[in-house]
Amino acid sequence: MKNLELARIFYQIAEFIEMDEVSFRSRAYNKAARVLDSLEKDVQDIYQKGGTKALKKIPGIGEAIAKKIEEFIKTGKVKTYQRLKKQCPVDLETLTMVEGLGARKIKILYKKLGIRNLKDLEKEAKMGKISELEGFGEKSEKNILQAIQFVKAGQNRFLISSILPIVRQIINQLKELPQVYKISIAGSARRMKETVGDIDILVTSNKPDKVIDSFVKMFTSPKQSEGGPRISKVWAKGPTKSSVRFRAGFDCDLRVVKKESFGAALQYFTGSKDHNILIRKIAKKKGLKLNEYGVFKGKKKIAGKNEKEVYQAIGLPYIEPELRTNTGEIEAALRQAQGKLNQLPKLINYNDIKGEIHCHSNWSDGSRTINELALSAKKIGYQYLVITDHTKGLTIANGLDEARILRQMKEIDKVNKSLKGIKILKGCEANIKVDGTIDIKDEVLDKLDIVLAGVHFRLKMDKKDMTERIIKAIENPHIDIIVHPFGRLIDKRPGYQMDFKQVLKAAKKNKTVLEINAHTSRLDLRDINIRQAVEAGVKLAIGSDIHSVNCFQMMELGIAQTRRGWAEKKDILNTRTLTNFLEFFKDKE
DNA sequence: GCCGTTTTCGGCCCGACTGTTTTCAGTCG
Repeated sequence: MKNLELARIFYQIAEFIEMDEVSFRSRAYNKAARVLDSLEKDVQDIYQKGGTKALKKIPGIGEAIAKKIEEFIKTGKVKTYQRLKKQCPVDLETLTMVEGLGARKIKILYKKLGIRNLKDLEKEAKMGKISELEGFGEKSEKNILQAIQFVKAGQNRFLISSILPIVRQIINQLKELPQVYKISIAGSARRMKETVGDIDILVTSNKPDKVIDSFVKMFTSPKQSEGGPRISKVWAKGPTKSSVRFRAGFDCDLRVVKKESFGAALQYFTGSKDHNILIRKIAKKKGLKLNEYGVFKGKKKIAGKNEKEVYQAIGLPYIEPELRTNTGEIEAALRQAQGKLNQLPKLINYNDIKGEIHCHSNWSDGSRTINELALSAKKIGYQYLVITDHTKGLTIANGLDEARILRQMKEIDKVNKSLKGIKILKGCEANIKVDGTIDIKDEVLDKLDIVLAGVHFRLKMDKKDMTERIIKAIENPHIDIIVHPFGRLIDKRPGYQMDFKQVLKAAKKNKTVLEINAHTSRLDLRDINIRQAVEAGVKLAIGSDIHSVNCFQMMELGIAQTRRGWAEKKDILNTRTLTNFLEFFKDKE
């Protein structure tokens, strides 16, 4: 997949252009880079199937950039990029990460001081050379030195699961302020992206400066309890906006607006960038102006109080935050506005889940007893919980063999008798062996209510073999659900090679369900795959891959992922009541 | 450089904050 390599090159070309001119050329390269960054199809495939003509069909890619993509695929190089790099041989990717440094300043630093990378930058700043330059000063130099430390500390994206609890803490504390009226999280965290770079918080108040002041004081105060969120650096602090870094390593923007602008501001700060650009274009075409304060007709404000009103004012139905990625949701909204029904999905809700389908007890590698897990599930309000311990092929997880599965079934019967208000279902998470067969005998699988199966070893197979392996499991009448279908780990492991279209075909034909694994490090299926599955008519189920009682809360992430995949309640099996859930699998065998 | 229900030219989303300068460029989101 050459998409990301090309995206990196185009991002840098954009910066190089920016050094010399305020131009729309650099914007075009940025746009192309962003598009490639999130393009699900392999750009090389597209090229090989349809040449530059096909490339030009990708939004944001025209004649010139298509040629450069072609050049890269053919020669592994982009001459324009190499020429620019030669003229100004700096490590743009790292230097632009330094807060406050952009293309222009980086060029000055290179021309005047020969700074090429972070090391040079730190050296010159420490010697006081930077403050002597025109356009820089004492403060810039000090800020650069601090910013370098943050870049060195690395990490600029965080798992949504690790960020959300902290953000909720921050929001709860801000709510205590008497000047705060409304408050909401915005940005990619509101869209529930798998990973987020920074956090946006939006507040309404009549005394914005007071709120900003209190915010900064509140979280830098030594009184702020040990372990709670603490601000480690204030990047900016104005009358309505402040930008800070928390000790946990992420940046946070707080923005205060008047309540009549809350909707417009929330819409704006929720993004995504591409979604907003298109929305504003639509507004403009209608002779309106959309900014974070409202929708304006001339000087007259016609909307802004809430998001619904903002979308309405430009002629669109409300679009859920998780959908705002400019991947077809605006086109769907436009069609819906023209009277076509059900163009935007009616997304599954966060309270639609009726049971947990993926749960490990202390019989294998979980830490809790079946009874403890059942009590937790009941407390959430679930109607059922499927116990799905690992099986013998996974010795490292103390997997169960046939005899232990049978013993565990008896134990579950016992717990079921002692508990009211929740039903424990018997299951397992079996292993799909290299040849696609299962590591537990059919006659035992037959006795279980729900059988999950997944690939847990030999993850690196070629595409054809892995596809066959998984399809064989899908065709196995004893298998109900394929878990973590791609085996990916967020930002760590890309997931195995397989022909997902074939897999979907087989799943549909055999009525086999695919899991959306909600585990914080997995989130597998990905949103684009969920969308493909929904379109193919394949049923899905969200599983939290529970290993302890505090894992139940991961379901929220799974639902978010599911929403980003355009799935509705009807697509997700564990939104069904116990009876309907079991009914689905009955006629499978 | 891209794009087109103003289609081959002339637009391109829009505003806050900072630092260094005295009216604004650069950066960021």
